[in-house]
Amino acid sequence: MPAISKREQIITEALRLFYQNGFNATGVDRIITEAGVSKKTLYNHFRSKDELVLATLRKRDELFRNNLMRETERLASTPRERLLAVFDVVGAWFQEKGFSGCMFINAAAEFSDTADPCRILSAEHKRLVCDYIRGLAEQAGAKDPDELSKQLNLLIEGAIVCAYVGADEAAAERAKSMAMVFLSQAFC
Amino acid sequence: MPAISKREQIITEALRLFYQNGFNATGVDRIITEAGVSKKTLYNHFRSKDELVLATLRKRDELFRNNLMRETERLASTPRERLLAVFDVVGAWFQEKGFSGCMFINAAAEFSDTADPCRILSAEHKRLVCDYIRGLAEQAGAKDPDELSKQLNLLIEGAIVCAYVGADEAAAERAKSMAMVFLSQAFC
DNA sequence: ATAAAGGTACACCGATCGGTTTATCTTGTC
DNA sequence: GACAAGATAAACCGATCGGTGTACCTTTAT
Repeated sequence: MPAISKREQIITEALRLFYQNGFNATGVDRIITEAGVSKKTLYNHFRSKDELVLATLRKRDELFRNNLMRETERLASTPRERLLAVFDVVGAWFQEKGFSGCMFINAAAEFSDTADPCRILSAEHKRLVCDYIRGLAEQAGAKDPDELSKQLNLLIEGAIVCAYVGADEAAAERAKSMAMVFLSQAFC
Repeated sequence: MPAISKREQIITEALRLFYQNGFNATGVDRIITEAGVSKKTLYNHFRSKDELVLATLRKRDELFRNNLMRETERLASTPRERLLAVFDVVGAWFQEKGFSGCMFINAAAEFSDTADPCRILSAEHKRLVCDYIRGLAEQAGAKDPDELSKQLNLLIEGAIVCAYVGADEAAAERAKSMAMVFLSQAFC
């Protein structure tokens, strides 16, 4: 049993390639070459490319939300401050070298069938991020934590699109200042 | 010369297919079959599939913004009311049968190279929509029309993602009520 | 020592990809 | 009636797609 399993190697490399170059544009031959495994090994761990795509999206969800929570809690100590710190975390994400937008928005763009497992997982990811924010809003004692979390979530999505498609460097900062308005609203 | 040129037939059908099923997932064979033209004819009008993709995006930008402006101006008569009516127009768009998100966000998801003509055109489209809103803000006499337009634009992008990826039916309505806050702010 | 598990390399499969070629047919215009 | 323009269907191209089969090689547990 190797230190990192073949399965993890494949997922890690597929994640990078799918995120950077898209799902349909990335062939399995490219994945096995860059992961340094044989095709047989890939199909030994995953029934099909579709299943591999799903596995990478699950991994991405895990990594993304863990990082979001860790960084948010590192940057601020009170729940209310953390509701704003979220925007600093996504702002730092936008500045990352390989930033290619939100992988789940990208997945929704490529998999047009609403019933596709990838689409269901993407919607689930968005729900989980929103859930985290709602948790912070509850801890902060917001009047309507559910509504506040949905408002802040909408601002985050907007910032992602403005930053990625519109190449707007100020998107995260703008979303943050917009969030302040709803934050002060939510605490009278 | 036919009533509708072959070129327009191809663009119309390609637009539908690219929007519904994605760019990489739609082959030229499918396009010519559904457009009812020969492959020779397609390549007589377009040098490559890439060029056809660009032509469909240009068409989409034209159709989308024309519809946005027409409907916005139909729904409200004063510039300030129109700044809000924009959200009703996008809300109606979300309800359309074939709604598949924003074609330019989808294009940005599939074409990862920032220098790709499709990416440049997508950024341009977003800029032009924002420009229209800024024009309304100027007419309405907003204090800072540029900032207001960027705020409202961010809300629109957020609503699109929440509606498409998150399947949030209330996204447009929420974005509209959020917009009201910044509108009242912009007029002291 | 050996057998099972899991790895590798590589040939191979039919289907589809974007794109070209050829040969034929229709359609105005002069 | 002749001719050029532009259309058609269909064969064809090499490359790549997702996925399988075969034969060999390591590792590890019994």
